[in-house]
Amino acid sequence: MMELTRKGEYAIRGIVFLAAQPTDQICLLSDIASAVDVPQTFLAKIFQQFSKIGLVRSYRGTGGGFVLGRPPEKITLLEVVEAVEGPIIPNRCVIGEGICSRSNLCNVHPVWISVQDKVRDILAKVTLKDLAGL
Amino acid sequence: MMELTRKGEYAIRGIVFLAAQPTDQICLLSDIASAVDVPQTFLAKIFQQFSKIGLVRSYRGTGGGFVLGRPPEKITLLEVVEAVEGPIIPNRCVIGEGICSRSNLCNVHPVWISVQDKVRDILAKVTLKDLAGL
DNA sequence: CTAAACAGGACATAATTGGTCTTTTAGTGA
DNA sequence: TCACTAAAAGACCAATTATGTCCTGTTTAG
Repeated sequence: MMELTRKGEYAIRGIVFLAAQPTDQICLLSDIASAVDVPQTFLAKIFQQFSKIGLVRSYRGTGGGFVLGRPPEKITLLEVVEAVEGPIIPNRCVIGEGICSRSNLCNVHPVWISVQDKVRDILAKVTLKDLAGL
Repeated sequence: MMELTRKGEYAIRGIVFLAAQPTDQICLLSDIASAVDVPQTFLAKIFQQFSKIGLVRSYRGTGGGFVLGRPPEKITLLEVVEAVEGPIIPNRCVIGEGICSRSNLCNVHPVWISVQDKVRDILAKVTLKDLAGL
């Protein structure tokens, strides 16, 4: 339970590698993929998702590639994980009050809220700077 | 991410219902299933898993059914969830030291350990007594 | 014996995961 | 402008997992 998928694992490996490179050095997707041992086509999808929300910046054409969208200490593990795995939701009824039709009976509800908060809290406190060992 | 499956949700609903019944009252699976709105055949599988590890006790034959295996305050939400969903493991490399081949490079590792510990901690503090409103 | 009730395995179907492949778009340099 | 390079985007596909159903036991009370 609560397991990160491969996509999430690859995402972290990829962006941490990028964070560890010299600032503003444009990295080829192919280089990142082989460095962190992830299928390039799959990593491409992941970096597209990063790019859309600004976690990385992409450059096309010759000399193109990827750089980090912000300084490593401004990107949290929570952002990275949620970018590819979606929001951290331990149980559907955590989504909103109205959704859980048995919410008044449901004493489990606050427990999941608590889990969600705590996990988000832990992940939000870790930045790419920490992970890249900078 | 980190989402409980239906199986886990059903498991909780089912056993919480059982915990709310008068002590030592033998409950029919069919009654539990209809009360908590879960397909009976599916719930049967779940209760089999509970039975194997003693969370519930089953009686076969006429007049058979299920009772809680222990007093509700002695059964934690963690046990219930792990019984059907397996252990709480946010990332594969949390399983063991040797498994994560990049463990020396892997600064993410301690974060997952921390997540795992915290989640288990929260779930272990909630019992069926709390959930059943006893 | 018979009907009630759980046990356990085989099977079915749909969704999700984990990819690949192809085409398009954008930028570089000759 | 032309050729080349590299990411973007979307179609496609295989394997796995989730979510059940069904059928055949086996146990037990009466």
